[in-house]
Amino acid sequence: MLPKPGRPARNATQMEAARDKIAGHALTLFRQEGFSSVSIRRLAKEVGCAPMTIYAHFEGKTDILQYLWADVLNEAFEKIQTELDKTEAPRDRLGAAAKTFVRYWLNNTDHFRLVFMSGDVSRAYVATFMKDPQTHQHFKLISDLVKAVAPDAADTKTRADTLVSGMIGIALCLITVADYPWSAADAMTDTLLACIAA
Amino acid sequence: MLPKPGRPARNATQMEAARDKIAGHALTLFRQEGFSSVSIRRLAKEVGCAPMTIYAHFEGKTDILQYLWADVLNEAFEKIQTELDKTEAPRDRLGAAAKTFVRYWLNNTDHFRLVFMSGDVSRAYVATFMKDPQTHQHFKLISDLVKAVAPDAADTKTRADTLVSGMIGIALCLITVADYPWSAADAMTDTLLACIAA
DNA sequence: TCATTAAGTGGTACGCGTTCTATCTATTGG
DNA sequence: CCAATAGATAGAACGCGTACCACTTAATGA
Repeated sequence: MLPKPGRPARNATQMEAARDKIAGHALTLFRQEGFSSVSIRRLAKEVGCAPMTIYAHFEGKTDILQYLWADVLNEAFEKIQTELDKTEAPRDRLGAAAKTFVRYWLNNTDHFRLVFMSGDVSRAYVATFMKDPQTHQHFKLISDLVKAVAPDAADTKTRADTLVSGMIGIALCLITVADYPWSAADAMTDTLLACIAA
Repeated sequence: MLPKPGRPARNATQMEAARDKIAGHALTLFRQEGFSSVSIRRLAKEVGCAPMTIYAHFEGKTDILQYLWADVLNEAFEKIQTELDKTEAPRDRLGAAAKTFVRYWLNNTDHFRLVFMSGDVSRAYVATFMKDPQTHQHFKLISDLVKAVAPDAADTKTRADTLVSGMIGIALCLITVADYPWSAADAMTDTLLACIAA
């Protein structure tokens, strides 16, 4: 009775392969033609399946887009690493990383929208995004930079979290509330850093 | 020749009246049934006009939603004022305001999405949002609280801007990247305040 | 009254996300 | 080969934002 008759369900490997294929094409489309080109119907055509098949692998469009988050973050942190390689002093390293991070979003507002503003984010997302080890690495990098500047502080995690969300907030405000005369991005980033590195 | 023949174009008053009517119904719908109920077709039915007529008064859906920003902000700052009325010490007042602000968004994620995550925010928005004097008042309130805590600082505006965008960033991260184990909202807000009030 | 001009209506159309149903196709145990 | 089961498909449907169109309805100066 345990081995039921009939076709067996997809195993985890097959599931992941199919999802990777779809998400991979989604990334290609996004890079080539921007955010708006990533539509279910279009994506299905590219990947060579029926639109509805995608819904067998993902819960919806937003669920697919989560798979692209890691790639966007990787790109941002590549730029950060490039800056870090030129810098020595802990405080300068933290400052360079922060400013590069903010500037990345301001220079790639499409990517920012993809990660932080894509549609229905009300429901709880399970660990597609954070299970990526590289993403953890990125967060750890920030945490390490913070720790290098304030080695004695007990609340390194809170500081790092505040820094990350603060930087994202600066980008968000500059992008969405564009008609308000915000202070310059670098100046706000510096002010933000002042508390993290105290 | 100057007074051309034919029906004259709507004057500014008429323009604004029509826009207010549409935006007013949009606000009602939004409050009663949430963000997703504010659709052009639905809105046109409520307001008693054809869907396309709305496009004669607004550039698109996002353009309408801007009109609701001020109302949402007013609601948030009402709550802040309630807290401020109970608090005396400048530093406590700033802290209460900041935490109330962040908590407001976390308790009203629909409102947060309405203001900061609604659709196409790539284009430059003209001064529908910021021309509201009450909104300016709100920003000034924050600025005043900052100044009360650090009266000698020359960069009050930068500090206030950083605080506002930082708080919004905290809310954004907690709302959108819900599966990451962020530090508690209050803890991050405190960390953020540490630099603003230094 | 009449030509002129702007405002608003109705319909059609495209592509979108998403859901549903009915129908194939593939893979298994018997 | 057969029955059973899961995967994938096509097709229709709903409501959405938005665009284009011909059309009607004001409101005006002459």
